[in-house]
Amino acid sequence: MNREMREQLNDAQYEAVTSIEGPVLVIAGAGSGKTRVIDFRVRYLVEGGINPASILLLTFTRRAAREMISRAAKSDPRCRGVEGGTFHSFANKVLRTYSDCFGFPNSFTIYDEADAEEAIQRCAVRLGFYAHEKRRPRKDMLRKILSMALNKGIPLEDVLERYYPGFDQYLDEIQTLRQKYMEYKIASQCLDYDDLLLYLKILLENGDIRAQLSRSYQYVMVDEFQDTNIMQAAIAYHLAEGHRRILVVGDGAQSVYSFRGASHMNIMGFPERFPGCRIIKLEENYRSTQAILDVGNAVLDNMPNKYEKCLRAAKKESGEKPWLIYFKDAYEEAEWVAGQVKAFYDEGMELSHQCILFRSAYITIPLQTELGRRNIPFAVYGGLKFYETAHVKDVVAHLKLFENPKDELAWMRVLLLVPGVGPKTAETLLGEIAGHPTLDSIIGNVIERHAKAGGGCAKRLADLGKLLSLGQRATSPGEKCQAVVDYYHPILREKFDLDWHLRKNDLEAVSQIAERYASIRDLLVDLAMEPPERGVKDFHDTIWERPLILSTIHSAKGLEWRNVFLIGAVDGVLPSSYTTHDAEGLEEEHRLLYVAITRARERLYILAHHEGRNSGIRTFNRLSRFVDVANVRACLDQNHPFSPSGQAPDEGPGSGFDKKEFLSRLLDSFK
DNA sequence: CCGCGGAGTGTTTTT
DNA sequence: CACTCCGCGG
Repeated sequence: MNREMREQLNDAQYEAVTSIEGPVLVIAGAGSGKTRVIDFRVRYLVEGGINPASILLLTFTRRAAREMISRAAKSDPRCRGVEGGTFHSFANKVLRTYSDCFGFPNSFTIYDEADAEEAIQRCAVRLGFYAHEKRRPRKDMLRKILSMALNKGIPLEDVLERYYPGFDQYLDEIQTLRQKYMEYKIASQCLDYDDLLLYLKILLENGDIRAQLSRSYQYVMVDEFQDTNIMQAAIAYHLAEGHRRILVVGDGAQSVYSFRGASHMNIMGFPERFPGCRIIKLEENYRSTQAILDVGNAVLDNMPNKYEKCLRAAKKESGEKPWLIYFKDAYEEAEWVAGQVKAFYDEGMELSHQCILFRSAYITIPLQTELGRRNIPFAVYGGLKFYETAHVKDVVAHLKLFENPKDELAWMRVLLLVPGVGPKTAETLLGEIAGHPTLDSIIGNVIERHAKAGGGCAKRLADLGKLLSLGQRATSPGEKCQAVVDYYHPILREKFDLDWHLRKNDLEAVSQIAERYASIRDLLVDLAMEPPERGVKDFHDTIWERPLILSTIHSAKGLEWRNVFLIGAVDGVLPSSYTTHDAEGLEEEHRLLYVAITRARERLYILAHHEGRNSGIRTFNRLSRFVDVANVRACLDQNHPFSPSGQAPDEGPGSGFDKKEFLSRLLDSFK
């Protein structure tokens, strides 16, 4: 390592960068230079003559992987060749190569959550699950149950007992459903998100394949290890089992994905799994001012589970005390935030150096309106994805058929869009479709045959046949996509008579995006696993370039900004009212607040609004219980000169009253 | 058998 | 308030 690099690392970081032979566990507190460690380590390996393609960097988002690889590539272009991405995208890649092993063609398609729910619903209905009583777990619940059992690696029985008491009477039926759903996906040649991990894990349990893959990936690194689940850990362990060249980085205090089966036990268990591993702690914080860290430390102190405190500011100035401000309602809050962001901008701070954080996307609606009104460009990270909107899914369903004509769900969606075709006709057609191996034979023998037979939907079915056969032959993904969008146009107008032109823009965007891809397959994979963020608004009439980021705390993981505004620091939002009934869930919300605080480099604002609205009913919010604690308050400046009209939230009728909590207490009282 | 309209229900975080 | 489910009319 050259001297210049060495000087940019402290001793612990240096050790993490250069320990390349054995297993390494890096405990990296917030802002402790973890990204730098990975960046430098990649460079160190590549400069030491290691083949970049034999380095595997598994991160939480592909954005994070890209970021680290491109940093490393800046000083050494060979680093571009490093293999990096999420567990899911890595699994996708491997499974396409090895698809023969599990009897799939490499053209399989991927279900998103809504697809999975739909498929589960279809299976459940076929099994007669809803035949007798209607009030039974719904599709979303069923999917969550199946997913949790897999991701936590526990039997269904335990999931029902622990998380869904009351549903345990359905254990046998849900077990049958799980089997049926698995078979359904095999027949459709589709994998859901969980399958990507599951199939890869099973593949790796085979000695030969494990040996091949771990020969390909000689150096394994896993970022955000506290947010991996049992399946992901198993995959990483399998890959590294032979050579033991694995480095994992994590911080238990930042574990916020247990709803997805993540377990910080992976960190605790690592030293047992790899005896003799080196444990390195990065304790110096290079990101935030001491004043901000004080708040973070206070929050950490209040958690029932004690994490090792590793927040020591390396910065010399202690910085401005973070503010705690109450507003009357969400509109006043939004107005103030927008004004404040603009004021900082006018003083020379770029919009992209400021960020608005929140627990859930829906609370940003007033702010989005306000930013729009002031012509401040912004991009929203998290919340409803572009890809999940009905019209985009409609178009994508057609594209899926080009790739995988066995995807029954895609057929269903496509057929139901044809005017005159309803559930019954669609089912009949599906039955016939299943007997044909290729898209051409389906078009010829099913679609066109039915179109010729006449009936109300004949013409539209013929149109569909034409689209599918011509679209299939279109050369580029862009052309294919455009063909679908054109075909879909009249349907769009009928289906969304109010706002079809708005949605049309989205579809044009999909076509544009499609042009950048080499194949429909690549496009579909990216749409499912790295969906483009919902369109950054078009603001050509402004002078601003890089937009202000509005992000969920979850999506902000690993990122930092000079100014951070945490909005909606209110009970019921953070912590979310869904979690307030169990200690585990509450603690995760607590860590979420910690993550939000530690994103800030220079200034932090914790904002709350007094009046809320919950499904039209006016509620009175109380300050987040995690902030409303003496030691946290002591670190905050509560006398803001802007003096908004909001009163202290612990006054007023009905403050601290949580409708949901009340109802759950009411229900509990019957037990 | 399709599709429309009314009633009712439930509202997080992500690959 | 948006989405889903159910029942009725064409």
